[in-house]
Amino acid sequence: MLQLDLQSRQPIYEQLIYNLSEMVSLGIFSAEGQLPSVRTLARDLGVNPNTVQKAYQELERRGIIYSVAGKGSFIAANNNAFEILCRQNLEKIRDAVTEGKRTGLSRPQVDEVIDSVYKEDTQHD
Amino acid sequence: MLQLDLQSRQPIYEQLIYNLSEMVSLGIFSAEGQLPSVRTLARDLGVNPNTVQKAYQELERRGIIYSVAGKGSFIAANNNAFEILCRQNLEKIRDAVTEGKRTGLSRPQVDEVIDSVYKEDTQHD
Amino acid sequence: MLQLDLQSRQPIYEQLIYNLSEMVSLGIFSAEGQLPSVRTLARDLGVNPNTVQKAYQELERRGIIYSVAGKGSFIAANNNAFEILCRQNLEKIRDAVTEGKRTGLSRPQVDEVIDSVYKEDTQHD
Amino acid sequence: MLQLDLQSRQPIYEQLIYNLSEMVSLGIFSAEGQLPSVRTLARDLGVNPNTVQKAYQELERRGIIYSVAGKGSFIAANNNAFEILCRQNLEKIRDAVTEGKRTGLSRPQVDEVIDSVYKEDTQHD
DNA sequence: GTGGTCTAGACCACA
DNA sequence: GTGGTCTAGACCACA
Repeated sequence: MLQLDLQSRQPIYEQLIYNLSEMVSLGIFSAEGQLPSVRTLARDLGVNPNTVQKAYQELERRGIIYSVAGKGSFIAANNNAFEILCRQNLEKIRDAVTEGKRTGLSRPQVDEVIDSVYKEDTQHD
Repeated sequence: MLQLDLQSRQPIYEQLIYNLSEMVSLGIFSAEGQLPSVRTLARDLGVNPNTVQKAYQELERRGIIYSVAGKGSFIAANNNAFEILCRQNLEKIRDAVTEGKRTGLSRPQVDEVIDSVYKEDTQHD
Repeated sequence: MLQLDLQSRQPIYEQLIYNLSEMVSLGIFSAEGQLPSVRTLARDLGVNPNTVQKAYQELERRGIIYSVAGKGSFIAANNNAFEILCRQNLEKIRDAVTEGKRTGLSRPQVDEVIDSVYKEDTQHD
Repeated sequence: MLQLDLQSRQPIYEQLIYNLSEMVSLGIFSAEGQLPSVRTLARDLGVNPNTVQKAYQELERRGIIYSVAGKGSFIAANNNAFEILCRQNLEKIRDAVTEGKRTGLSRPQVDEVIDSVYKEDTQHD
């Protein structure tokens, strides 16, 4: 489920933050809203517990999960993982399009890309 | 003209590569197609000459500029800076939209962003 | 009455010690001076009996309560819960004010805070 | 200058965050606003570079300093270290006094403590 | 068992 | 030289 690219220039812990945010946002994770323990996830992914710990702590700082020493890590009740994700993605799209426009991309060229992405969507569903 | 963000996570030499590519693509630079010397540009930008050198070398590798020892660096005659830039930007947009779609963005939400970007464009021109 | 913050960085057993001390100090608890049993309190609070046990042991060490095997835990006759609490709190205030002064807080700024706290007090009584 | 209590329950990196904030707030540090490098400070304090790194990163997140890979760490131009510190300290005082009041401290008792702290102040200046 | 902190030490890209 | 990431492994308090 959780895929890491160890060769990526993006640090592992950032990949973890993003992937876990997405999973929370999509409603994945057990009924009690508990995440795998730091050590368990580290073992499963083949990375060091410190790396998972770093990701969990940032997710806690963002209010998406909370951790209780001695008990475990849990999904925060009123987390806004979904909203954050949407906002971030819209931002990314805006930046990419703004940059593209600035360097000469026409509106139809951009639309063509959007079309092709959402056409894929239809086929998959 | 050439703006660097010294505090950015993106390395300075990469910012240089991108900015210079863009300037070549947009037809900026003197009539003879000569770029500022490594030392001049480094001084003007307040960065290390090694950093500018690294950017020039990469631009030469991409066939966008060429350097003549003792004379300077020049824009390559049939460089494809514009094509590379367009391709890269379309790629970036596709990636951002694909990711956005995957995490729940609807087509109208995406279109709204595109609209707002190209509306700005119209006003500025 | 007894409020725990399960997500707090302060250990639950410390919160228990503090809260129970305060309740003893304020004269709360049944006429015979008996505390709820370890198991009862643990169940009511939804925490591990070991945690309550740890708190009771520390309170006994401080001479605030005493336990009789097979009978239960009771408030000590000449306990100094009130004095301990007062001393601790004055200490805390002194530390906070000393630190504040050291980093630039003026006397009027401090007084303003004190005023606001004791004004609340008046209104509530 | 920078004193750590290695036995304290407060983690080293938190002590570092607090102490460095205070030093920034008080205008300590060289004219160029550069902090000691992660490794230098770690060596001087006898702690691991990772621990200093963690403190620096949190200070960067708070907008008090910024770090540039390859160059060093610097005090942020419009940092609000002083304001943050004042707010935090007033908060601490308020909490302590509120708690004290709730458990029976009278206004005169509190004032006496404040007096004694600010009398010290006068003598020292 | 759990999360949290810390050390020792490595490697990386960058300036 | 600089900051940033990561591993391996230890120890802690707590539940």
